[in-house]
Amino acid sequence: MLFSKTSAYGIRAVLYLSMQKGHPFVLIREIAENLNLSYHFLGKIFQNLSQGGLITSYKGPNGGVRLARKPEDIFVLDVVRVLEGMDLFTECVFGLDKCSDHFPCPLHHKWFRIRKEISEMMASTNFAQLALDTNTFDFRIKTVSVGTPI
Amino acid sequence: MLFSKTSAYGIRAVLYLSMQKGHPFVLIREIAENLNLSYHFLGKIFQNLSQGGLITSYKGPNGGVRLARKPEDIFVLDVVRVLEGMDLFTECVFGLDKCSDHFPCPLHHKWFRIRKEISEMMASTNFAQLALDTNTFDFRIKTVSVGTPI
DNA sequence: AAGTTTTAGGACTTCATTGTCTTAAATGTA
DNA sequence: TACATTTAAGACAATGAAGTCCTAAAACTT
Repeated sequence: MLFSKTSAYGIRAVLYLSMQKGHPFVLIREIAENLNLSYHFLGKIFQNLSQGGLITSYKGPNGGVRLARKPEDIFVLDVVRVLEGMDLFTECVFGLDKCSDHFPCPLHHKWFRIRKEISEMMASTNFAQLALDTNTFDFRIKTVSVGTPI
Repeated sequence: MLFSKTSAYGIRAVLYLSMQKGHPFVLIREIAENLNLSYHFLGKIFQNLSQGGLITSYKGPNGGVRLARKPEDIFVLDVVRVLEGMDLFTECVFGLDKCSDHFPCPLHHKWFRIRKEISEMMASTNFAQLALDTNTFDFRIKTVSVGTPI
């Protein structure tokens, strides 16, 4: 899996917020239930997203979290940067400190090309686009029955 | 880092064997020292490479490990397949079981394209090529002094 | 002011990966 | 046969990521 769980959950959560009509504060508990994630763990992720300036939070009744800006202006890369930093995009495939453009390891150039595509993909994909592609997709892991009980 | 440490070490070790003249049995201890890796951990990795048919091992004096076939016929993907399986190349970016070509998550298609490039890169890079690019690169993490002591 | 709701923050647990250690098995040598 | 050398294999320990829990702080309600 390309992302850490933290990033995967964070992206899914930001996507959830991106799909709200208007931009109301949404309960972290609601998001956790709908995405079938641990409430406490997601709370921690939102702490970081909030410190990173991607979402705004509000305590107390009618509080919750919401996007700090429009979905069009938040990119997948923003979430990844806040939640795991940019090491993923600068580190050697082998994890070697001394590998660099100037002194490349044997996979350096090939990996550089692919890594660039990954970061360009993330930098060019905003949450408004993602939200469009999400309408047909149920992000919950456990599928819930929606039929009328007999 | 794209690879797990296990895969990174495995690739470096196979590369080390690929750079030998002839195809002698080489001590795991020697490889571990030259690549600055844990001997025991590398031993375990070689167990798997051996079970996976990529290298041949021989016990006792003058024993060690060597490639099971020519470097030209071993590809990076072979090592990764043996050491971590192919999950990396089939799994959803978000880790969602139900995501599939037929029922794609919102990043499915973009990630599919990149994942394909990664696997094609690994499937087309053999260890003879890598060895050529390694002649100028010192794979040891700690650099050792090679000057004549005064 | 007292109590409720909600996020914030820190301490703690669990789990998978990474790394270490010890013993067993295979092979060679004297 | 006894002993040395080397990989094989399994048990164990350390680390870091993932996940849980509890208390504090902020905001609202009465």
